[in-house]
Amino acid sequence: MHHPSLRSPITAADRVLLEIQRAIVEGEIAAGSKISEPELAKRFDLSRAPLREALARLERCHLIERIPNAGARVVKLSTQGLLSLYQLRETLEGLACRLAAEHMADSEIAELRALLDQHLSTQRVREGESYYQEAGDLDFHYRVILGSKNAYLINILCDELYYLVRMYRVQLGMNGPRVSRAFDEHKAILNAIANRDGELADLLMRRHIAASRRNIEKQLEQTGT
Amino acid sequence: MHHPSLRSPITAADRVLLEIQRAIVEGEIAAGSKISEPELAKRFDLSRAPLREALARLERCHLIERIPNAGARVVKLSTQGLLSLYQLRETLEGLACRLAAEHMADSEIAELRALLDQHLSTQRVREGESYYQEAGDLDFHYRVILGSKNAYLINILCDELYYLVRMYRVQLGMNGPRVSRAFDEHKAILNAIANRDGELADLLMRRHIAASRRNIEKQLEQTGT
DNA sequence: CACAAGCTCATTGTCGACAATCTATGGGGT
DNA sequence: ACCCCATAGATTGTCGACAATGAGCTTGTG
Repeated sequence: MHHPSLRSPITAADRVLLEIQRAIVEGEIAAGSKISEPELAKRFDLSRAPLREALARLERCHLIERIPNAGARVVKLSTQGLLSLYQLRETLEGLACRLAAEHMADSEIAELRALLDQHLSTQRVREGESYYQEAGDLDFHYRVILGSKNAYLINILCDELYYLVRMYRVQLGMNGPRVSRAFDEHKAILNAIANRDGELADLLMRRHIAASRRNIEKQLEQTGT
Repeated sequence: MHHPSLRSPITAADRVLLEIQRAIVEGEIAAGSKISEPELAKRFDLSRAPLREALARLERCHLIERIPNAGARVVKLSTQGLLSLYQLRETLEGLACRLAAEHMADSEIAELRALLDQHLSTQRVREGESYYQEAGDLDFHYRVILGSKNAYLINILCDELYYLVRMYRVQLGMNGPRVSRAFDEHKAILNAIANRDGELADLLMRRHIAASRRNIEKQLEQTGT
């Protein structure tokens, strides 16, 4: 999954999974719409067997909801869902931070610092673009999570909640002025991890995510329910 | 899943899933052993299609690990895995407790109190049996988790980690003298929830699970690696 | 005219067979 | 004797078709 070495062979189900994931996250397949197996099978030109495998994994990452003998629907975004999701993220990524402060190798911390420096320059060049929020922010969080070295935690955050977070961000059109502040917060978190201060890293990450949640909630109010 | 109303139609994949889950949790299918699709299909007298559906869900609750084109293996229990699992549980069930203190209805709290009273009498009757640990303890935790009213949290704890926790307990032969102490801890947690003291409920639940973890770790040392 | 029952049809669940890939055994080379 | 490679077997991935179940419409009735 997230481990590059494992899961080397790429199957047809894998390919169509990535395609559909992208389509749902970016709203190409509308939120709340019904998923038709025969239609998708025709669209991607394959049998229903690998398609169903892909649907099972989509359900796993909460992008669709299936009801036996009745079919699957793309999830609907809601304020309630957003709140629940970020409640979880605050706690889980806080834990990840604390564990990362304990378990990350010095070399990994150095790489993470290099990543932030790179983001800084990139961000300055393309000020105002959503690049940072899209890839950079998630990449930072991604690495911290991997640094926790807890397989279950990694699986939940990177494989099961990650795509849903992206879906909320993308479909609510995240960009805005939080970019530079988020960068400073990342830097503070990294320093706490480098100082092996797990408690502080935990606290800072929770605040960081809480701030991100308030930012998205604001967008959600403006857009409508 | 956990919501009784939804998922009413029971399919063949559901049945075989429950069977295999039980077999793995109870060690009837040995930990670390290879899963053969043709063999299981013959054993349960059905096609490989519903069987693969069941395997996908088994992977979801971490009872098996699949590698493309190579097959599936039952997970191996390990001290590392136990530690990771309980680290997560401490944090997640702590959160669940805090949310339960905020969101549980008075009626639900009353039912939970009744459940504990019932456990007390049952425990006295069959002193020393593993009933309490098996069903009672998990039932208490189960209700608190549902009381959090956070769908993602409920899904992770009840559908994805629940069976693995049971597997560790069963295969390490949990019974022992922790039963009565665990009961008192449950009572304290319930009181905190009833007082709407989320912070205390969180703390007590974390301690409760930490104590449970140490108890299991002790068993694991005695048994061998 | 509103509502319920029955039917038609589409969709999902399941099946058996074929193709692609991996594992294991045996032969050849150094 | 050891190691590498090729071949044989078995297992997984994929396919198309059939059976079972749910959804929507038509029809009949109060």
